[in-house]
Amino acid sequence: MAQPTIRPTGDGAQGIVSPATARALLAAKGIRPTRPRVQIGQLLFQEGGRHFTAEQIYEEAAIFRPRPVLATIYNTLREFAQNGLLREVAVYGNRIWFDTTVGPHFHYFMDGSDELFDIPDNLVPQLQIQPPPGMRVVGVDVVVRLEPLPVDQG
Amino acid sequence: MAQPTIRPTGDGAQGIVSPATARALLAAKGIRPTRPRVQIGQLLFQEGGRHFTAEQIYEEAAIFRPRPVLATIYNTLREFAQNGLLREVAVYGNRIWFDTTVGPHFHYFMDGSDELFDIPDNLVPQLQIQPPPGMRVVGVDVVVRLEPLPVDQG
DNA sequence: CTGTGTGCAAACTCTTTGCATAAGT
DNA sequence: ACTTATGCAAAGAGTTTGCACACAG
Repeated sequence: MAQPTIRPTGDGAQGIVSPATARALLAAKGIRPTRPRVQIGQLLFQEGGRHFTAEQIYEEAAIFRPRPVLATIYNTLREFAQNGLLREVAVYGNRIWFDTTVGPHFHYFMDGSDELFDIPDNLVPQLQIQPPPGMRVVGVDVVVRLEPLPVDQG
Repeated sequence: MAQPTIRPTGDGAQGIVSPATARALLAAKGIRPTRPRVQIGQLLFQEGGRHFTAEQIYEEAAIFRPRPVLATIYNTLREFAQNGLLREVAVYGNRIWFDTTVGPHFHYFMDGSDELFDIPDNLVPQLQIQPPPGMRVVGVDVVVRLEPLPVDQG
């Protein structure tokens, strides 16, 4: 009995988006469609959204002939985030996670296996948190840290 | 007109707790009260709770005669967290933040100035998020990222 | 005494940066 | 052409680890 709604986002590079699609997204933000940016965009902007680190994208970028260097992946992801194409997610540990879904939603984080995925919207309430005076809310991150239950012990 | 409830936790090393108090907390968790652990405990377990990184504690530990080394601070904080004396907080960037308040509560994080502080409980709803099947919830982190509002512009 | 923790230094991981070359408009 | 981005390599921040000595029980 598979659970249908546990992982609503398609994680992993199941399919690659066309260069044209990636270019269109960059154009919409006024970002120059250079080769590495288009390639990275092809990997990122898949149906349903993705969660990833720079290293993961670097691995996946191996499918491209001249493959972008890791430093370029970092720079590109940072730039995409600044332009609202990505969202940086606050997680534990010392790695930067990104998410192509920029709208408000929450995350599960699997402690041991380093996996990040969306919490289905119907499981979480609307959070409306007011900032202290003189401040504005840049973003809200909700991370639910998970651990597998022990399987034995009938 | 100062806002009374913005920063409910006392952050910063206003006062140091007695060695005896620190020892008692360690004893309650069955942790050997070695010199560095007691010293670090004296810095951490102040009234109202604290938020900090390893580096911050290292700086404050300069008040002790033989001051614990940074590596020991890291090891100790990690051990304290494993024993439930501290809680690790999920924030952006690549530093590990700790919090002496281990119960459920949420955080503001000031983007530019690297400050982490509690959101007053009355500002946030109770979050009751159910885990996917086969998983258990280890912890829930809510981080509201803040930015100062521009001050000019009458 | 015996085992565990600490100090020190080095290693490691992740991320950023500087600079010459290459590519985009 | 002119500007901006990329590749490469090196540096930088934060954290962890290995090992000999020191300390707690």
